[in-house]
Formats: sequence, C-alpha cells, structure tokens
Amino acid sequence: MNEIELKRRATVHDVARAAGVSLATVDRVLNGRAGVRAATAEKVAAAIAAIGFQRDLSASLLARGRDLRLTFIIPDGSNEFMASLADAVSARADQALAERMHIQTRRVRALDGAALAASLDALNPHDCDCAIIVASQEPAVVAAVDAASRRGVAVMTLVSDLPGTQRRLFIGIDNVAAGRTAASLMGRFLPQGGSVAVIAGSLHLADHIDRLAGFRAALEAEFADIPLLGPIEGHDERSETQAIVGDLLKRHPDLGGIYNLGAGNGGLVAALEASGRGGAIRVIAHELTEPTRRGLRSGAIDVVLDQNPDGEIRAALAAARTLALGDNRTVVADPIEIGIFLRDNLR
Amino acid sequence: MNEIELKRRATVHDVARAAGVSLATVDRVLNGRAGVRAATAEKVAAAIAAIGFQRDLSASLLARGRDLRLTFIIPDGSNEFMASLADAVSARADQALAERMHIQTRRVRALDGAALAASLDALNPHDCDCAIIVASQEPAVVAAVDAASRRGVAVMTLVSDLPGTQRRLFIGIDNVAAGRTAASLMGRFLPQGGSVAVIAGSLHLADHIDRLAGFRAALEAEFADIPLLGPIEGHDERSETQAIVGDLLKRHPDLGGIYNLGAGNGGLVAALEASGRGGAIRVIAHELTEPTRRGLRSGAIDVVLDQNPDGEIRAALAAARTLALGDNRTVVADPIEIGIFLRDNLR
DNA sequence: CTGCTCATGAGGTACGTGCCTCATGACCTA
DNA sequence: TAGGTCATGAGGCACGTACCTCATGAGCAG
Repeated sequence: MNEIELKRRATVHDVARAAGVSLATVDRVLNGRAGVRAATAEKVAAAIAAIGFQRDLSASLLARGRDLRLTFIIPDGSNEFMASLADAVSARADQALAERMHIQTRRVRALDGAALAASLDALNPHDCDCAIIVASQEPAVVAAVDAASRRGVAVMTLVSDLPGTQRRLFIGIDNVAAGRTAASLMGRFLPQGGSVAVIAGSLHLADHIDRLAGFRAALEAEFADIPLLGPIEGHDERSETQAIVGDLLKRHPDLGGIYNLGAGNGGLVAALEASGRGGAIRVIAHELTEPTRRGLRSGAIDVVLDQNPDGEIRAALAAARTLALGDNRTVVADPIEIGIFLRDNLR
Repeated sequence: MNEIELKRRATVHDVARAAGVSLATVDRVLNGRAGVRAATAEKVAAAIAAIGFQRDLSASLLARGRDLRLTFIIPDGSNEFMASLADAVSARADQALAERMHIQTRRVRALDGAALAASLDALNPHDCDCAIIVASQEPAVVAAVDAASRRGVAVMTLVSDLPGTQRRLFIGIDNVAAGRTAASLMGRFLPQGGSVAVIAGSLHLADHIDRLAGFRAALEAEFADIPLLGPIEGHDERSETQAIVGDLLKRHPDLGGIYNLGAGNGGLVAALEASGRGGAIRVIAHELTEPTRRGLRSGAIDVVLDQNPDGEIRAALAAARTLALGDNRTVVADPIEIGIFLRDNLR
C-alpha cells in the first residue's frame, strides 16, 4: 500500500549502464575531460537524455570538497538601496555556507564603469564560479562581462541588466512594468492641472532607462494631458537629488507630482520637507529604505515601488546553484515581484 | 594573496575531537540513539555549540539514501487560489526532487475540519517527515496537528495559521496588515457617501479573521464615517458569493465599495458585470487568479491583494529543509510579501 | 569473585560524485 | 612487425554522514 521509494534518482552508474560504457567514460564526458571519441560522447549524452539523469550538485560539491564560490559586486556610495542589497547578501552568507556556497562581496564606485570592469577582470575561475553584478551600460563593462564569461566565470546581472552580453541571467524586476505602474498611480493621484517631473539616476542604467520608457508610454496612453518635465539625472546621489528637487519646486509652482525613478531619496524627502509643500505634491519613489520609509510616514512620499533586495539575493543564490550544474540550457529564475508600498502597508 | 579555503565547515569528526569522545558517540547523540550517559551527551552538545557544528543535510540525506518526504494538504473545491497553490506545488516538484525532497499532494474538501484531520491522522513518520496544511480553526484539526507532531510528523501551516498548536511554522502573509491595506485603499478610492460591504469565506479561517480585524481597525481609525455592511460568509464558493453580491447590489443602492476578503471571486465579478454597475463600485479582492485578473482588466475590480503562492511554496520547501536539520531552535522563514495589483501592474 | 548490564570506542560499508592510477587492447605509422 | 598513440575499462580513495557490528572495560548485584 505504501508507495515508498517509487522512483530512484538516476545516477552516473545508471548512465554508464544505459550508454554501455564504463563509469570512467561517463565521468570524462560529464566533466569535459579529454580522451573520449565524439561517437562515444554522443552515446553518453543520449543516455543522459534518455534516462533523465541530473547530476547531484550536493554530492558533487561534497566529492570535490569545494564550495561554490560567488562574488557579488555592488555599487558603493550614498545609494541606500545598494547598501540594503549588500546587507541582504551578508544576511544570507551563513545560510549559503551551510549549502556549500561561499559568498564574497565587493563594493565598487557607483556609475564607474571602469571600476566595475576592473573588478570583473580580477576574477578568475579558480576562485570564483559566478559573479553577480549590478551593471551599468558602458563599453568597458560589456567587454569585461564577455571576457569573464569566456574565462569561465559565469556572470549574472542583478537589479540592472546588461542585454546583448554573455551574462547568463538577469535577476530583478520588470522595470518597464514598474514605470507603467508609477505612471498609472501618478495619473490617479495627481490633482487637476499639475505637471509631473521625472528624476533618474543615470541614463546609463538599464533599469532607469526601462522605468522611464514604461512611465512615458503609460502616461501618454492614459493621461496624455499631463505635462512632463525631465528626465533630470541626479546620479543616485543624495545631495544632487536634493538640489534638483529644491530647484524644481522653486521654479514650477504648478508642479503636481514627482517621480524619482532612481535613488537619492534622502535628498528628495529633505527638499520636499524644506519646501513646506510636503503633502501637496504627489511623489512616487523606488525602493523601501530608511528615507523612503520616513517619507511615506510623513506623507512626503505617496507610493514606493520596491524590488525586495532580500528576495533578489535569494533568487540569485538559487540561480547560481542551477548554473553550477553546468546545464547549458537556459536557466530561469523565479520572477521578482514589484512591491507597492503606501503608508498603510509598510513592513 | 588568494583567500581560498579560509574556513572549513566543522564536521562530526571535529565534534568528536572537541568533545573528547568517539565518532560513534557523537553519532548516537546526533541521531538520538540510546546508550549515551546524560553527562556525555552534555559534553557533545557543548562541543557542538562551541565549534558551531551544523549537520550537512545533503550528506545526511545521501548517507541515508533517503529523500525528505513532504506532504501538502490543500483544500479542494471551486476556490481558484487553492488550485493555483496546488499548481505551484507541482511546478516545484522536479526541482525539489533534485534537492532530495519528495513531494506528495492531497486535496481535501474545503472547510471540512474532519476531512483535514483524517488526512493528517493518516500520516506516519515512516513516510512523511513534514506535513504542510492550509488550516481551518476547528477542534478536530487542532487535535490532529498536535497528534501528528507527537507522532514525529512536523506540521507547518500555509496561508491560514493555527496558533496555539504544535505547528512548527506559519508560511503566509501578515493578514492583519493585508486587511489594513485594503481599508486604506478603499478609503482613498471610495466615492463620497458610499457604504462598504465585507464578504468573508469563513470565520473559521484564521486568515479571514485577521483580514477582517485589520480592515475594521484601519477603517475605523482613518475613515470612521464609512458605514460597514457585513461580514457575510460566502464560504469561498463561486455561486454563493455571486448570490451574495447580487443581493447586496440590489438592496443597497448607496453601496460604494466591496471588500471580498475570501475567495469565490468568479461569482463576485459575474454579479458585478451582470448588475451594470461595474466600474462604479470600488472593489478590492484577494489573490491574483483568472477571475480577479479578468476583473482587474474589465475594471470590475480595482485592487487585488495577492500572496504569491509560488513564493509560499518555495518558502515552505526551504523551511522544511531547515526543520529537517532537527534544529529545535525556532525556525524562521522568509516573510511573504503582500502583493498589490492594479490593472497596470498585472503580471 | 563471577557474571551481568551498559557506556563507549574502533572500524567498516554505503550513498553519488570527482579524480586518480594502471591495465588493456585497438589502431596507426614507420 | 615493432613501437607508438589513444580510447576505454577497472578499481580505489575521498568528501560528510548514517548505521552496523564487535570489542573493551567499568560498574554493579549476588
């Protein structure tokens, strides 16, 4: 009656038997070692497909006495979200180690393509299986990603993608959708006759570009009469963003809303509070961090769109494990959801 | 220069050495076998704590030639969310198997405590390490959960909790917060002078009770002048809910909003569309399923609060692995976020 | 002291995989 | 035909843990 041990996982032994070869040959094929005729390798590959063999990652790591080595490269600076991303990484480090994943984190100057590229160039497959980077779209970074990939260091992008490169996977939200959502909420909340200003961090960041595109498209489609100011680049810096917002508020008395699709929210909130126009302007920002939380509570910010750094790190770790199986099929990660936060559902 | 193999994970050998006992004794302690004096067990426990030993789950499962056995018990019926929960389980089955977790799913009649209890009673530790159930608050279920726990079958609750029992963990959203969020959005979106009706599935479900409490409290605090109708129980059934909504619309011409905190949304949307008052009533519902998606697109529903079944299953599997380490410390799971969906950010 | 129980140690095998050595035999070339 | 190269097989050891058997010695009751 009990259906215990119905199915047994296929092992390398099963593959050997099915392919009519020895264990050693299966091993040579699986681990890409030389000394196997193409025809024999074919037989083995066919057997693997036929019986649906999947390498046992844990046993493999155990046998090699080796942990998976991951390197996170995260922008440094006054961007609170990046800090929380780094925090999320260290919060997972212990759990990851228990699953034989060794995590290293490096911080590089934000929006500095050369620094990111240099950091990538320093990685070699001997001590890093996979690099997880927050990419900016610059030629040096593109080249470094492809070079790392050729060297045998898999690369995944986090938060901001780098399409058209050898990066194996992007972990992050659908930023076009995020921009659309911002537009739709802005349109609903905006008082009659106001204009909307858009602030971005950098137009070299894929995520910011995507948000802007989504925001523009949705606003045009649903609220075509709302005038748009910007985008203005605040470089994700607190002080620069503060200056921009202060200036906007001073020079545009008709300003009804601000969409900050980048970081620097400390400056955003400070400028709003200093202006005395706090609750009168509809403000949408990104990422639940200390300044945006404060802004939500005080009413300076109406909506925060969030991408849940902790969930992203979790997804990245899971994806890295899958990548490590050496699967050359496309790896898919669980999608990261866009969180919408109002004053009322603050975590 | 390279910092390879800085730290080695502690093994049972290290524990034996640190405690000054043999491997066999460490093994007896770790696996709760008899034949160890209390004083010796103490020494081993102290050594484990001192060197921070953590059992390697993968190696353990490998050695036992045994998968972790998990049983999901999910309500059956016309509740689309429960269907998507079951789908999420089967979607993860393969991946779980690759990590040596064997998943079984059972469906039992919704809101039928006796059926759920019987299903739990049928589980024995020989073929089930952990049961994951969607609980309803009934004495038979409480008893069955505690009995299973005593028998050696760990129990976790999913979606709807069962506090005051031996259940090891609850995986789900903060339903009080969800109710508060619904109230806050309803208050903002509601036209002047309308009343709000609340529909629940069952007041035996902890999640529904919590949502109701949160909704009431927040509405009272922020929008005390909005009259409340209900709660009316729709038993998470499509047709019953449809009848309730049709009746509400007919008998309350001043009705401004509906908060359906349970399921049966197919009926909700059908009744709204049939009434011709589609877009005029502010409607908030739970769970992104086929009917609520349709409702969002057509404008019949304004907001859907979602709890991401796929993420819940993932969290449940991760938690089950942690539980299996036999850790008697409290296990914590990643929190599940409340998703807020408007027409604009539909996945 | 004898005979017993019981805590503990010693050491083996197994799990699935990686990596190593060595032997064998087929085939090619000079 | 001799010598070489090369594909393949056979088998062992290791990783961290589980589980088994057997030996040893301490402690105790009679």
